[in-house]
Amino acid sequence: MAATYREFTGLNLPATEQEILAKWTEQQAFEKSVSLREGATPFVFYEGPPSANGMPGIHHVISRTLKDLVCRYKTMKGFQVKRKGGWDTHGLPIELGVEKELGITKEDIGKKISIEEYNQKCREAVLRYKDKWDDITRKMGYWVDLNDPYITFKNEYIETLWWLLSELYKKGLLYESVSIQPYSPAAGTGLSSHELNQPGTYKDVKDTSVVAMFKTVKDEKTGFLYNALGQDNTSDEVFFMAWTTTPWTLPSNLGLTVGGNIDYVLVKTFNPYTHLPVNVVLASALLGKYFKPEGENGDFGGYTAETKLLPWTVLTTFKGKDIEGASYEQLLPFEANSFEDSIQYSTENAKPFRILVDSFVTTEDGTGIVHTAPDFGADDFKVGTKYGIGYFTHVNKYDKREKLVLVDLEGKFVNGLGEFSNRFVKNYKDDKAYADVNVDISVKLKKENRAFKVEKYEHSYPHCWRTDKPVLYYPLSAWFIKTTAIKDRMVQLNKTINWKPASTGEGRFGNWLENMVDWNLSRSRFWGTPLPVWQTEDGREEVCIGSIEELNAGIRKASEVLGGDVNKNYLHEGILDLHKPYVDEIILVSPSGKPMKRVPDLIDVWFDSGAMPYAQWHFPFENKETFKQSFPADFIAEGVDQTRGWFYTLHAIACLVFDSVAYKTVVSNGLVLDKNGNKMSKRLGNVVNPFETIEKFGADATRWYLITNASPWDNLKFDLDGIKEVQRKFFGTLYNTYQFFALYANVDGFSFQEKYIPLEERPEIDRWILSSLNTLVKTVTGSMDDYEPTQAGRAVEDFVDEHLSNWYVRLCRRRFWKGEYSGDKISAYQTLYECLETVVRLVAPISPFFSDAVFRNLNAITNRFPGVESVHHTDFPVANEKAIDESLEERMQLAQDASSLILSLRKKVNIKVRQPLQKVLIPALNPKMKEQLEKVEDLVKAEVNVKEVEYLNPDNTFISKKIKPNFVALGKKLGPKMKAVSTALSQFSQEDIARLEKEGQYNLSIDGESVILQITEVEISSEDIPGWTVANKGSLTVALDVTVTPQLEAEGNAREFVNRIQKIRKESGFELTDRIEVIVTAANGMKESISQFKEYICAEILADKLEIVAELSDGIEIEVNDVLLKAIVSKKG
RNA sequence: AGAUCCGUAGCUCAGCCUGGUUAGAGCACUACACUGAUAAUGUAGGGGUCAGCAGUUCAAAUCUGCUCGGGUCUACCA
Repeated sequence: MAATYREFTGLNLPATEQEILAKWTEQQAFEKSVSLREGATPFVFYEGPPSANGMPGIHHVISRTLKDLVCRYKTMKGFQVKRKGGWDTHGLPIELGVEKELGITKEDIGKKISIEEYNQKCREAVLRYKDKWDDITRKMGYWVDLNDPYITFKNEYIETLWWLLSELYKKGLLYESVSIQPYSPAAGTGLSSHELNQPGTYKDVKDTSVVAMFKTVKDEKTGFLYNALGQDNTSDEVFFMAWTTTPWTLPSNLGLTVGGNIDYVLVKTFNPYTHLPVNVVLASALLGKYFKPEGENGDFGGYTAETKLLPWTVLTTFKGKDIEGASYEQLLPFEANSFEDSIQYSTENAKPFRILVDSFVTTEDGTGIVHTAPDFGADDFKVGTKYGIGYFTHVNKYDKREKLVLVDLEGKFVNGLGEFSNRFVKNYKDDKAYADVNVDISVKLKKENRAFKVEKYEHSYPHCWRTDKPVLYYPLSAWFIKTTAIKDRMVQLNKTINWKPASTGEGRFGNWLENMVDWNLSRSRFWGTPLPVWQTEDGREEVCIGSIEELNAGIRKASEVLGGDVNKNYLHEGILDLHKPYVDEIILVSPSGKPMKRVPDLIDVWFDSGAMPYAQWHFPFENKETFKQSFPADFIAEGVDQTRGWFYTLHAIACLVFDSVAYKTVVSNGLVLDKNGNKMSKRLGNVVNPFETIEKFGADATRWYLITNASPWDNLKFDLDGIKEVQRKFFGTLYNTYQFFALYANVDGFSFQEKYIPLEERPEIDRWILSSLNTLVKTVTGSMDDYEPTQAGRAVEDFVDEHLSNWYVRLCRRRFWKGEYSGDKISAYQTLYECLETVVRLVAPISPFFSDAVFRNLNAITNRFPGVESVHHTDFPVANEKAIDESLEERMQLAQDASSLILSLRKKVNIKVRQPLQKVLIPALNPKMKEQLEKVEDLVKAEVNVKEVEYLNPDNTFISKKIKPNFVALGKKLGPKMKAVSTALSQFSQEDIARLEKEGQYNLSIDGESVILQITEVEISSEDIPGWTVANKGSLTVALDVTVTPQLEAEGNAREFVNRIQKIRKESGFELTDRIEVIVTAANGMKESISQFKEYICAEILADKLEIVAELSDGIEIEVNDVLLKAIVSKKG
């Protein structure tokens, strides 16, 4: 006999995977999958670089499965898919990790440890877990090229970043400006949001809060307020009331912000402190906070200092937008914040002291009017910038380091603020004698009739996690990329990107683009890409370096021009490492001959990763051609949390520098949650270890589970039981189907040597499964092309389980072990083989191991793919349209439904399937249906063990029918009359239905109007057959003749007997082909049954002798339909 | 605070785009059956205010609005 198909010894996915992995390594399967496509159209994929300073988690497995399956699929579709790996190696997480490890803080860097040493530690830390990552990459079957990855800390990589930055600089898109950042005066440093999110930084504190009164200026905008004051008003002053918990910011006030659609009121009343008559403006929703209802329209004339109840009356109501642009007087004018000397000096054309409108205003607290100091609040800064009310921050073009913020970096007021000058705004020095300047400001306002309410207010406020002192939001200088300049273009290009799911692109990403702000690149850390900008001391001259060569030229030039020791360590070889501290030692020279130093900033690590399309190839310094062919990407995929991270930075840089998208399709996968829907975190201890999972259940089962359980973009509740189910149900079934095939193919020596039997010569069921298979290929291809792997996987699951295993194989079993090796049997083998071979190619992208194992086993014998080592080197199956026969698939569905119904009827009357029954009755509603049923009649009969099928013609009066409206058709036609018609139809008699069927239409009278019903507008189905047991599903009805005649009973006995003997054969461990001899005692009716069907029985059990005797002293006791027998079964020969 | 996704059986998910009258499947549970591949499978059973409210419509799980609950991102140094 020829070589045999390898049979598995059990379904052990992890073991199979080990074996396949070894083969892949040995045969360089991945490399070949790429090289075999040399010259083919490239499919460009970008690998988002992971940071290898942490352990890989299960959430990495899902996005990498997604990436891998798309790349494998595209390879099989004939593209060449190169996958260059990469590592993200800069950034705060790495630095914090190192700090923790060394037990130091940011301040210690440069003091306790040199920057050089520190960065060396970071460099060592970044690839700490690279081995683990390589390991998981291998074990999960992720094909990516890790031999030549891009690494973001490499000089070549950084050089490309510099080039990009210099391109931006040349276009005027890189600029220095001021932004409001959390700042700790006590520690003298800015804080990252990460630091601000440390536990315990937000504390409840009691601060002095004040409702300040800003006196309006009478002009066009405010005129209507003054007009509303009334004749009897004893005051002609109108005040805007604004509330703050940080009175120290009041001297810096430059605007008041209101909500455009919020209702405001002008209220006539008295100042509760000075008892002077005043008119104040606040949000109407907040009246209750300051005025008692009893005081409304109270006694104004009788009000004195002693009156407790404040009288008040609303003079007019208006919207916030009605006072947009209104002016008011500066609240606390001093020398240092005077308009002429300070504000205008700080900001050209500033227009301060106006009413602004913005959506962040609410009426939950305060007055509905927000005191706006652009220096000390991000929202304030934003709205202030929008309206151009100016800043105190002074960035002088020619002396940019001079700042004129009213509070200095130590947290104290500057000079020129009268009695508040040089006082700390909070007690930063732990001064025991500290007098709260906020209280003093409030007192001053009270005295000046400029405060309406002063009270202690408890709220949550961020504190510096190192000093425990409150944080200030403070303007600090930073470098920005002017992304807003090309916002429209970015929005426009985004519309050409295929987002999966689309909502992320339109919604989350689209909105993000709409509300884009300039990209703050600056980071004041140590381990990262340095900003390549050098400036002269006075800031008047600066240069942005775009390459190492340019820098080295600058180094030499500076040395020549400036002389002395300048750059002496870099003259010989140039710069060797583009990191701190080396770059900071470089002095360049300006055109006017002045020394220039590098600005201290590093850049956002997201720029590193967003620049990978260029930097991974060291473009434009090398690989120009390679770059051209691999930009933009056809496909990228990462977690949805990257939407505003990597997806954004890729898009931004591509738009800015190349006016192009960076990727054509992007799939954003959701999060992996634990089985209870909680985010996995080390703290909760619910993290799933991917190594253990893969070792235990196998990568294939894990991958299959991750992909088919939910759409990749939905969050996934990860549950190990789900993987077990996948293993058992999908892989178990596929495995069994293969084992079944191998078992018999080995017996018969089938190796696909015979010529391919044309479809038309194959039996109905073969043509059906092949039609189904080709439909499946179409479905899967469509889903995969649409980046819907979940649907692809589910479709295959359904096919393997319902069609292939539980219908085709089950119904065809006999064909494989009965009869000669010819004709029908070969057809069966060829059919099943084709199904298996096609299915493993379909699932190869998702479950690359098991599919390859089965493929290799099959191809080893048949060599249908000559010389092909792996399923991953084959082409993806292409549907054969000619094999698809919809009508065939439809009638097989009919057969399955009919069988299911008949089995259900058998169950109802408790007649087991081995007991043959005589007849089923099926009403055929139309000739087409009858024709369809007739073609599958034999299958149904065999499946449910019934001898004949009888059809009832539509015009019989035997069965009763039911009628219901075809809602889709009738709804459109009738509209509101639908209900009445529906009721009328439900009252139809059998005669009415018959008349409608006969005449094809029916005249109904609804509310006096006549409605003509067409036959096509109703659905008629059979309901019942009097005297028969019936069941129905949809339009299919079956009735079963449940009479068991003696003849049928005898046959049932015989079948039951066969079953018992087969069990004995199996238990005795006989081979499938062993011939046997049987001696049996049979009493009562059993003797007749057995002798009558002796021939049938012998054929079934492969017996050469079946002897019935009266007595047996030994033998196995068997029970056939409640009759006890004894039997001796012996192997012949 | 804003944006976005999600909410259907005890659990995991279909169905929603394109509205149609008994809302499905698998898992789990129970009983019976089938099996000369099966770790399967079939049949039957229990299990649902389709998160809630309002609207549009003859008709809403499906379309619209609001509310609630959960997740994520952003809110100026990942």
